[in-house]
Amino acid sequence: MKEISQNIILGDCADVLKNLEDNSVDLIFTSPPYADQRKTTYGGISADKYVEWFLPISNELLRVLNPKGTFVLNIKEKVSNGERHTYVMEMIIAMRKQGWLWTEEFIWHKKNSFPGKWPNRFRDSWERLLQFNKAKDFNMYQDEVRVPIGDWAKDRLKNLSDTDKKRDNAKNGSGFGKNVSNWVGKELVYPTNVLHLATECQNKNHSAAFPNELPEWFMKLFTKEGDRVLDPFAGSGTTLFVAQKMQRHSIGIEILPEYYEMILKQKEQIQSIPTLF
Amino acid sequence: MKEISQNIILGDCADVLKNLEDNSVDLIFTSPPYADQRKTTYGGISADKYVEWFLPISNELLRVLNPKGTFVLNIKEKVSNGERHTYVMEMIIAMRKQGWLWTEEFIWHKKNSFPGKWPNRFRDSWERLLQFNKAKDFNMYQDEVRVPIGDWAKDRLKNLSDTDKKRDNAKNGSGFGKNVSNWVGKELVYPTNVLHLATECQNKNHSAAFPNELPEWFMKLFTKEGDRVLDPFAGSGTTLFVAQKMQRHSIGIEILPEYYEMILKQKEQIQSIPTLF
DNA sequence: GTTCCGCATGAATCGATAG
DNA sequence: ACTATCGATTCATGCGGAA
Repeated sequence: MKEISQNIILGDCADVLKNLEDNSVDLIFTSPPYADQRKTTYGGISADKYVEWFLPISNELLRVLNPKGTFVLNIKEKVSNGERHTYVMEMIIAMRKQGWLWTEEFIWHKKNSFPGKWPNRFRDSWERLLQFNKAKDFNMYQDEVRVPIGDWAKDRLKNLSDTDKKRDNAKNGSGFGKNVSNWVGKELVYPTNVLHLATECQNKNHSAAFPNELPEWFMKLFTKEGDRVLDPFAGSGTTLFVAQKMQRHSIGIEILPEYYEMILKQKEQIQSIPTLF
Repeated sequence: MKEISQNIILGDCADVLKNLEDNSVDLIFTSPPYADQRKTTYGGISADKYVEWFLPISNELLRVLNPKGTFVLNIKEKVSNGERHTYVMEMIIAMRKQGWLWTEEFIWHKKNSFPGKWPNRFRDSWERLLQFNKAKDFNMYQDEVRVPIGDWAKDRLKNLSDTDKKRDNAKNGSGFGKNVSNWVGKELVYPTNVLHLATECQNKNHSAAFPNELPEWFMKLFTKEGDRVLDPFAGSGTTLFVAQKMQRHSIGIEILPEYYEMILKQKEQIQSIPTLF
């Protein structure tokens, strides 16, 4: 088994990031503290000052990211005064001015979203996963996240209709054999930019937890084994433990001692189980 | 049967809207031409000038909307130079400065998104449904869109995608109602802000940008019978015909004579079938 | 009447080629 | 260098007709 490093650093990422080398990270996956949320834990960045607070950090992230790397930001604006706040929109615009490319926005559909009822809105069951890059030719390993084809195929492609073969061939001409083989026994297809995952929060102490599947999916998609993953708002450490499991080096930064200790503790527990290594 | 008015006006909504009275509309549901799309039909508004083009229109919409009414805008930014363009973000920010409240963003998950494969992105299978209001105490009839327990869209979609069932019902125009009867006995719950619907591919002659279910859902949610619905970019007229079916008055504006004529023609056809009224 | 199969095609996007 | 056009890619669905 290869040696996979896992660094956990206590401190404010705005400071800590300055110690990291340029272009040294292949994927940044993080879920920063939401505005006005988690006041008891992170001290609650106010919605109106969110962009101002985040930009110096994103600037450092831009520096430490490998030119072929990707930054995935899990975020959702809160409701403020009956409206969705615009700080996420403003952040995207401001980050582009910093030099980031806003490549894509994935949707995380939370199947079991937070319960509740309000007179003027329904339950919020989705979050944004904003993909930023430094350059247009970033690494993307699409085959690693293919999914089973939809149920429609079972009925429709039962006897593999010759139609699709013909249509593919008509436009192509040269690649006869290949196109046919694409469809014969096809069971895996590429996913879309909508992810359906349940919110299964293992660490109930941490309010902003996301399921393991979320960082796992993006690590498969944007990194390979031995790459380096960074989470500047490590929280309960989900990103780091997923990285470990997937043989990616990881760096986590966490400002709160409680969470920092919690991550260290869980790390020890995992290491004490030999089968996990 | 009550008398339901349906006005279809040929012209540029930037002009035509000026003839409408203040506060005279209860719901605006529309899907404006997307940037650089449909160049052959619409003029093809460029992405960089989209906001500038839209703001005078949204300003008129603000004027004609009832203070308790809602404006639902179906839109999605295109990829430009390998990035998602920011005009939608900019539009939201600019519309708030006009006086709009950005109350919510619903997600329309399009199950059958456009096919294709690219080295740097997956297929885009969602669109935004931006909810804007004039005031915080807008009308919302949440009970009208309650759905059986579980993922409402899944159940609903299952029924809808059963083509044969639907086809039988489609002839009398009440296909949806019959499916609902299957749900009797199940417990009803409120939906979330994620909608799962497939795009109806074809109406033989022309394609509709969105399925009937989309305006139908928002009409149920934000209007009652006898209310007035406006679609300033009527296109193939989906919003108008749904309004008619649901006993809402409607006003449609369409700039292209071809579409205008098409709507008039379809209107006649519908009126010639007595069972639909 | 059901169920099954053939066929068409969609608010797309990239990269190469041409002016 | 910068812009316009064109071919290639690919999944889910509706409709029509056949078994």
